[in-house]
Amino acid sequence: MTAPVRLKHRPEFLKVAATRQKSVTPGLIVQKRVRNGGETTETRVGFTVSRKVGNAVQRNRAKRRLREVTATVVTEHAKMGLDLVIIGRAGTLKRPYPSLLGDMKTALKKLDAWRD
RNA sequence: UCAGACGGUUGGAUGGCCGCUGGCAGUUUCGACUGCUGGAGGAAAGUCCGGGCUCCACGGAAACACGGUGCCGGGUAACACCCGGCGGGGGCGACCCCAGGGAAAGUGCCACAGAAAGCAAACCGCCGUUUGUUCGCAAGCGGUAAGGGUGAAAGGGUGCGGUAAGAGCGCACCGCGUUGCCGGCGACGGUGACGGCACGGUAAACCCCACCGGGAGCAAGACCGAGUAGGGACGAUCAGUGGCUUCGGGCCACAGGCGGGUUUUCGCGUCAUCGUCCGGGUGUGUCGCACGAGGCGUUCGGUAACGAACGUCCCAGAUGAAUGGUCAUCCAGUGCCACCCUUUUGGGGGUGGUAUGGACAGAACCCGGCUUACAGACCGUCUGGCAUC
Repeated sequence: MTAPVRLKHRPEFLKVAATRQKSVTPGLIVQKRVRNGGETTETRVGFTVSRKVGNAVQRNRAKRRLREVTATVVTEHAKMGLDLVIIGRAGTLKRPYPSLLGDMKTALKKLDAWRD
């Protein structure tokens, strides 16, 4: 289990959001964009946790939980060649960890990003 | 033992599984991998002061403007901070609080109420006198400021004497002012004499006085790279004076322009000047960047803040931003239920079960402070009350 390549720049995030393909679950929101590179390149992931979630401590904690969930689920079960943006919600902090894993799996399946 | 004051410490623990990042060592197919080791706070926060550091080429003096500070002495690199005092206010007390220079340099303001708000004045009164009188009193004139009333504040306060009634009119004490002496480095304190009291408040109103202060900030700034940076094009104006000269407008001097908020001056740097237009790396990496006014300990000096000497340690360094995620158990805490004990019986305590559940909060160049947030636990010193000996 290694962490996927990260999205780091604002234009990349905007491109993903522009596709309007997203899936909402109680613990998190996932946005998807199919990259022009094709099926062979690695899937990249970015995180967004806004100030609505809480102060700096709570935002960092939400981001860490999302990172952990992504490392286990996305690396194993996401299709290749995608850009994904994981958005934290207020529920990200309180939701039990197994449910959060389930949320991620559900979101990927809804977006047709799942592979076994 | 109860109530309280002040100061300090701490800010869940252990284990399993899986991770992130700095350093060192080794291996390497230069992608990385393995081992060892370090890895958030007392406020990392607010960004309110003071510095270091960096750039603006910018050093000294004076004046003005602007901003800040404001009892005294000390500490400090510095401060608006800290320590010790002084003065004033609060508390039985331990202690706590204070924007605490100048109101006889000048100007302004003092709402409402009140007769009157800064220069003395007199609404109801009080007293004397004249006139009238229905003998209750009324009006005029004069003397007062004790009493009433208004107000945040009404021209010293209390008491005695005094008087027609009163009044610093006289006296005593207190306050105030001037002044002498004594104590203290000083703020100031003590005490004596004189003055019958003049000088209301407000300077978080202008102002005056003393002292301090250039600006911007690590997105500072530097390096690398594809590519020159005092860049290029066009237009206008001006290319001054003197000297030297190898006759190239080359060199030197003077003048001039530009250069911290302004001016003057000394010094320094720089060089045609002005206007318009064009082009130029929102790039990643490296450095800055963590050995510092550094932490800890001992001794010495000091009431203390703090300082000195010696010893010892190396202690986060990310950049869409690491320092963790998850599970289990335990320890505090809290709610509910059951049982028991106690009696300040509306309370207090214990045992068991069950549920819940970790305060405020995340380094971003670095230090010294201030301010604000903070569940709970623990320690020390002191004060007042009760009980006991």
